[in-house]
Amino acid sequence: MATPSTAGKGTGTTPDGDAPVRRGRGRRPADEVRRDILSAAGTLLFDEGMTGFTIERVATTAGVSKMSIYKWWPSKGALALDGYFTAVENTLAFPDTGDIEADLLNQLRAFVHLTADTPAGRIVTELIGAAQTDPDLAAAFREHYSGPRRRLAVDVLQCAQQRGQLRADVDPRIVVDQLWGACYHRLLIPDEPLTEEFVAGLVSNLMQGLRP
Amino acid sequence: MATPSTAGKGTGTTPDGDAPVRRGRGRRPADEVRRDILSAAGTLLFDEGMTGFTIERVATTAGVSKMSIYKWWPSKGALALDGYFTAVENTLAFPDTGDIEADLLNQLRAFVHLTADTPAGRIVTELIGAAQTDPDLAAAFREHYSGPRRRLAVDVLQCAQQRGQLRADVDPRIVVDQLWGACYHRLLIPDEPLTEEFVAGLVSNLMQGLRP
Amino acid sequence: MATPSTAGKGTGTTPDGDAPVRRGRGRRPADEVRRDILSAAGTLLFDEGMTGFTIERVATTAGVSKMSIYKWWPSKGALALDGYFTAVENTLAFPDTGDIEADLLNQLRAFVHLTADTPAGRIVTELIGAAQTDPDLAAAFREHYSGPRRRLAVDVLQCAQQRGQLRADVDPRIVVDQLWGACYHRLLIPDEPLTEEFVAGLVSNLMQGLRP
Amino acid sequence: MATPSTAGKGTGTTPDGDAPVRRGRGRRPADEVRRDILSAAGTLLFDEGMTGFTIERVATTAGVSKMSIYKWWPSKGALALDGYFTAVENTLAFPDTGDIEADLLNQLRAFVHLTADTPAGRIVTELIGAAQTDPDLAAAFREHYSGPRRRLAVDVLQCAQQRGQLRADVDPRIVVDQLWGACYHRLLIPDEPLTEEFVAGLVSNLMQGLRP
DNA sequence: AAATAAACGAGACGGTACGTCCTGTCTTGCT
DNA sequence: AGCAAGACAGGACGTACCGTCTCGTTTATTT
Repeated sequence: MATPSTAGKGTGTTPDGDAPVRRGRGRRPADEVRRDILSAAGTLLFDEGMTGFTIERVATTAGVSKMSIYKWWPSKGALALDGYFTAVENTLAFPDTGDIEADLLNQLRAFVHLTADTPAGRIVTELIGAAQTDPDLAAAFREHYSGPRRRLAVDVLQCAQQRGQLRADVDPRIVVDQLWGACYHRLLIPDEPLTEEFVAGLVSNLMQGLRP
Repeated sequence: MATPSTAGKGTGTTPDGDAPVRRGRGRRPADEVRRDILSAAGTLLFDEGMTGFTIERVATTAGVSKMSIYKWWPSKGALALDGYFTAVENTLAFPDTGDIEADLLNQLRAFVHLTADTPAGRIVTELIGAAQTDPDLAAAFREHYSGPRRRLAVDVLQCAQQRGQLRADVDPRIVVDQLWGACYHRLLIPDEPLTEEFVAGLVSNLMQGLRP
Repeated sequence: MATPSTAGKGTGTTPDGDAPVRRGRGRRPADEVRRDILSAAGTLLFDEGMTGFTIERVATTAGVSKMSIYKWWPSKGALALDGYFTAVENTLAFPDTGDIEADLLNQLRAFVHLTADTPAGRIVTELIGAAQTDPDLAAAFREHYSGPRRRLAVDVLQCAQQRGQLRADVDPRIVVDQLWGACYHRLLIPDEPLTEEFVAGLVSNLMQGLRP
Repeated sequence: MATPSTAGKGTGTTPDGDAPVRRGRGRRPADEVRRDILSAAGTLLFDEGMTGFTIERVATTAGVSKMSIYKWWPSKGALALDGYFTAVENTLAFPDTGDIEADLLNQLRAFVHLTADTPAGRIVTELIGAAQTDPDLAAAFREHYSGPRRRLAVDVLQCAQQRGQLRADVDPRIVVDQLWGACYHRLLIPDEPLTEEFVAGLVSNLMQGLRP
């Protein structure tokens, strides 16, 4: 299952018949190797989190040399992030129905669901945690994870702004921090739980303001 | 400066005149040991961050056995947090002048200053980062750092609420996430900078709402 | 037998009864560790020669950390030499019967026997080989192997010289090279075999001279 | 084609101007490749000895693929030996003047000079050392180095024997071990130095015998 | 005051992972 | 067709910490 493609190639020596897999030690197609690494990285990450996530173990379970990993990833955090993207289906959609309040609520509720019902939430917090001391992971995270998501939300907010649903002098980038930033806050420093009521309150507070 | 106290004690095993410190190996007062450990931990934490922060190095620079550290701290994260508290003067004040908007702004501006002009901001993000995979640190952080701070802010908000400066149906705990959580978001995932304009926008957005 | 001492302590978790050996990870008596290392090194050396002799494998089979080996031995060659001494009974006797020619012949025949009928000969050549690029091994070899053996032979030759059995102007150190050095030559560069006839010829040539 | 200058001494710095060596990847004349390899091997061997002598480094400095090396040499030792022969002018002469004692002394003195004043001695000991665990090197060494040299010496000794200068029942092969073998002994296991006095003693001891 | 118990520094211990290097095999792309 | 270039799996290297444990010393407490 790990390497179905090798069957087609044949590895040269013997079609099979007896030897188990017996991969030769020479060069392999680069993206076959990448695929094996990322698959192993994703599995290991979701099975054990960042604690048990080790370049050595990824190499072993992927049937890959450590060198091949160090060639392509600058740090174990960067590899873990790529493994995360491989493991999860990375939809990244933010539908704009015209009702900004409903759209925000839907999107935030989906986020709550993701963190509550899947291991993805814990993994992401561990990745953010590791990024604090791993500049390569931090850069990759901003470029491939947080950046695009932030941009998507900002776009939707700007559309709503142009439709006149939001005050013109509001900076949408700040709004993003007051919605998703608040959620990440509760994920990373769980003094309080991240619930549907919470995100409903987030939107309510922001939309109508706090003043009586 | 880091550990001037050792001079006073001296322990005087050998008058020497040559050897550097050379303390005897026998039992020492418990809190003298604790003090040395915390002092070394704080210094090391601020000098090198969590990357170079190692129980082994703390023990060496403190002139202390590793065992003495393991006796009192469950993990290196927990030790680092205590070292942080030792190194910074932990004022933790939230004056309530009666003008909630001005008070929030002041407090948030102080936070911005702290992260911009002192190493404390980076240290805290690294502690939060380490807490994602260190349950002992996470617990200690919530109990001694984030919990008290959150409580203080919630209290001030509740007072304002009782004074009628905030809507009665607003949950102050959520407001905290929309102010400080937004700030931590920008610290931990620096897609956007944490500035005075940003915190001004936070308060403005929340107080008057986003609707036109 | 290997760890009788652990019984007294109890290892904490389980009194015994079930767990196999379950050595704790803490400090062990230094010479117990040394003994395990040397035993494993000797066995590995005689089983596989210098080719398969690896610090990693010695550590694994000895149940010892690599650090413990690096602490005490400066190079893998030096460890191999100590392993050799542990594995072989290091008699090192050179009886002086008064008949120098017979004594030399006996000693050289024993050497031939050693190299022909035991693996010791091959091991020694590999050690000498490794010593060419391992200064630590070279020093240890001279100090603990070749030096003492050379001294012993020189002493016997000097005694014979004082008894008048050898010319007075002969340097016994050179004679040693012309007997044992010749043997090592055939061991290390086996163009010709090392046999009893050979060592007989060595003694004969030297004692009566080549001139007709 | 880009570097026809390699014919001279070695690739060196390349006058080129910018790119380091950067030859095209296409096919090249086989013995041009061999020449580059041997030149690089010899240089590397004399610069760093067997310790730094690596197939990888030879390939890199020769601007040659590793494959081309593995095609022609069975082991790095065998390559090193060929590199040695390329680097040194391999005279291999043993003039027979009719005075066997003088001839032996001259030849041995030349050997002493070679080991004392040139790096060749050290290199040869390292090659002999490596040969202890490298059968391909051992075979090549016997065939191309020690064998011919031994044969040459044996021939000269046999001539002297036929002239009646040596006892008829002496085996010249053994004499070789008692002269050159003794020298290699002092090279490989330097308990005692290899000097002119030493080789004079070798010849003297052997020719006139040890008995008073 | 002497004997005992507790805690200490020092640091070795078994382990795990690190990041680098080299081996010998194998693929790709240029010439 | 044959090479350079170099990626590949494997495995050893020597280092750094981890958390555990032993050793001999020194202080505090009990007798």
